[in-house]
Order: sequence, then C-alpha cells, then structure tokens
Amino acid sequence: MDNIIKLDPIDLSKIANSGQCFRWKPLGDGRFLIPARDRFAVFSQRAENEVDILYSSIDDKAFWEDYLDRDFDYEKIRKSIDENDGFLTAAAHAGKGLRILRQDPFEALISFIISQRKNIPAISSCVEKLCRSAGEFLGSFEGEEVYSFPKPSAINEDVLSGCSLGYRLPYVLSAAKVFSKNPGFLDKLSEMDDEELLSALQSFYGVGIKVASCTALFGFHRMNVFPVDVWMKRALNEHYPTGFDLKKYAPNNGLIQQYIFEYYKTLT
DNA sequence: TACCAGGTGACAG
DNA sequence: CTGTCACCTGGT
Repeated sequence: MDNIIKLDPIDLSKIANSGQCFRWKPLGDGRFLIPARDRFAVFSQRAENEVDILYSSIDDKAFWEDYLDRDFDYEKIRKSIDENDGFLTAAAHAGKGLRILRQDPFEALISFIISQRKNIPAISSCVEKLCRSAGEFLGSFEGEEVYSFPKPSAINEDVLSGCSLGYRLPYVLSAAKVFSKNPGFLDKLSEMDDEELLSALQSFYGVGIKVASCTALFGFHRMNVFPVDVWMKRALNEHYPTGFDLKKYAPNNGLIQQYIFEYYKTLT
C-alpha cells in the first residue's frame, strides 16, 4: 500500500504520449521508466486513479507526488468546460488522466530547443544521447541504464557534437552558457510573472514564442500559458475559425491547450 | 529513397 | 511589421 499514489485521475499512457516529456520509456505491461532530476522510478498503472511505484532509485514518495502535480484539481477544470463547446468537451473527456508534470526547467528549455523541426522519436533520441554523454549515472533497471539530464556546466561543444543537433547546437550551447555563468538565473526566472518569463526566455538565441511557451508551461508549470505550434494552428483554424477566447478558461489555458492538442492529434 | 518534421533568425519588401 | 526561406539530421 505504501507505494501507491492516488490521484484523481491519472493516466500514465496519456502523459507519456502528450509530448511534454521526452524521456519516459515504456517497459511493457503498462510500466514506464521515468527519470526526473536526480533520480528515476518505474511506475505502473493500477487503476484509473492509482499508480504503483514499482521501483524508485531514491525512496521518496512525496517527490513523485509533487512531480505528478498532486495538488492541482484537474477534475474541477474539466467540469468547468462549456458544454456548448462540443469539441472542447470531447477533448477534455479524451484527456482525462492527463497531468502537467513538474519537470526541471532547464531540461524543459533544452528539450524544447531541440524539438524544433524534429519528430518525437528524433527528439527523444537527441535528449537520450545528451544525457548519456554528459549526465550522471543514476542506476539501472532491467538492464536499462539511466542517466540524469546534464547540468548546464557539463554541457560543451564536444558533448553536443555527438547529439545529432544540427543547426540547433549553437542554440543549446548558448543557453547552457547563460545558466552556467549565472547560477542564480533560474531563480530569477521563477520569480517573474508569465509575460516577463516568456520574454526573458525568448531572449535566448534560438528560442521563439513556441519554445518559450512550452518551457513556461512544462518547465515552470505556468498553467495559463498557451503554446501554439503547427498542430494547434490547424486545430484552432478548424474548430475556432473566429479565434479562441483566452479569457474564458484563464488561468488554466495551458491545460486547455493540452486537451485540444492531444485530442486533435488523435483525430488525424 | 525521398521527403519532411511540435520553429527560428535573417533578410526582403 | 508581415511574409519568405534556409537550415542539420534522422525517422518513416
């Protein structure tokens, strides 16, 4: 009983496929190998609102509850959706169990810089190479070696040149340098309001509005930030031709975006 | 084998 | 200020 996390609701597969994280590894039988910060765990889906911690490299259930965003009431947001909006109602229903993880901001920034003009498997492959070449060894599970996401100071041109980054290499290098030269910079970003944060992130070389938005939502857990990529553009054009009202679901636009994004992709 | 992918900066007009 | 375009590399 001690290793069970109850959340209302949670769906590991939906989170794994949501595109907010690039290092979850499916192990079969509904199990996922999940690295986060300085540790990793293996979870399995137990019921609609329960996951089982099968293994944790550090025994700390509270950490994983926080990572899974225990304190946010997803049910409440889904119930607040306008039932006259058939598309969003269906999207939210399909997204039941989706949660916005509390991931490391630096990892999110670098991962989304890498993501530009790449498909998900290619992104995962690049991030994996980066962790293996500059991250710390955390342990292994069923023969699978797990490494942490590298600290800014561990990232250099040599490391990056083996990660298939192409033209994104200088972007990643430049961001890593900013953080390694200013250890307090992350805290400064965390203290900013959404608008300041988005603009600060966009001042990084190679970071535009889309990468900045994804970093703010998935790395800084700014629930009201609404990333728009090619998929979202298509979804919005198709279902909200007169524009999507960002006032209606504030301050939870980010979650609404996730529901639309996920659902729209399953339709195509 | 070609084609193209969860974007961005540089440059035209 | 809005529109175009090249860009590394590896999946499918």
